[in-house]
Amino acid sequence: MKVSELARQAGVTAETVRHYTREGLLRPERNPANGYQLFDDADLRRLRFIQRARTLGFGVAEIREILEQSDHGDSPCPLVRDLLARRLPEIRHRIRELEALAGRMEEALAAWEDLPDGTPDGHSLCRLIESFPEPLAPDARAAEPKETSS
Amino acid sequence: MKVSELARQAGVTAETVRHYTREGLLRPERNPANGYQLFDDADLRRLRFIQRARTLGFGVAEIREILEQSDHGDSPCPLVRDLLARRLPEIRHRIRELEALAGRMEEALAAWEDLPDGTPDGHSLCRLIESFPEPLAPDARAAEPKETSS
DNA sequence: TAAAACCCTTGGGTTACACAAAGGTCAAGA
DNA sequence: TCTTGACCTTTGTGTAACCCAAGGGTTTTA
Repeated sequence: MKVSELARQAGVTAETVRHYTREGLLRPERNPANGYQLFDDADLRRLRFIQRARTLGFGVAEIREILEQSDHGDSPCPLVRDLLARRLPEIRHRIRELEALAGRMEEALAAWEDLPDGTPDGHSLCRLIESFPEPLAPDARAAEPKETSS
Repeated sequence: MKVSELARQAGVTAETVRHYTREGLLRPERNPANGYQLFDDADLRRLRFIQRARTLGFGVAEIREILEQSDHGDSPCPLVRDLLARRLPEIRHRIRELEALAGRMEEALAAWEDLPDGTPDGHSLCRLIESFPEPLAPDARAAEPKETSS
């Protein structure tokens, strides 16, 4: 099958398929007559594996590693497990960040909801943002603020 | 103050400050003698606002809009509220995605944990990944699979 | 047979910075 | 005074995972 057909069956765009091919995750044959890429069912399964690995949080480079090791006859499992174990805490951390973010957003929206739209002092309202906790500055607050040093 | 000093007080890198400046979020004066950028306390407050807005999920382009409107004397609040309201569901969605991701990762790790490292058929173990639910393909499954058309 | 539909490659755009290079400037010590 | 070393400047490149447009062949279909 050709690019678009493979893409359709996997539910991705043809561009994505070409991208994976460029990145070496897929190695289609070529029709020598016209240079078209020719994929088979093994490629479709491979592409579906790639999709699942992507939803598991693997990057393209990592997936290439996994596939190469697998193609090479070695079991990629220890590699996969390591990657998984290393990525998981990062994901958990990212989730907490986003939850905090969503919380702050809701906080802000709730504060505004009580007020009419074009409230008198709109300017002061946006101080709400300014009143949010400062993103912790690793070492900035360590030194005493020597402000107005212009 | 100069770039590094401002950066230090806000807890970001000098590169970040230059980046914001390039993007028009900060407009420092210039020392005509040597071309150095000169920031004052207003810039520091502005930078801190930018940081908070970033933690609220705003992009640099959006913050520029907000600041420009504000500089222009208009209240950016309706804009801010709209942006917030539009972004929030996306964040929530992203959180759900990541939680599902983390869940799948833990599932996989747990399945492996019960097994010694270099288990007999490592290859079949990685079928775990293959057994994960297919990422839903928008319209792919709509048409009947016309496989083996190589 | 001609248009529609697909294929190819190349190159640029996206986000929010990080980093390196090449060169000017400045404070301080020898 | 000269020389470090620290800091400043701009410009250009890289990152991740694609998307999109252009320019130009090919295949399919009416």
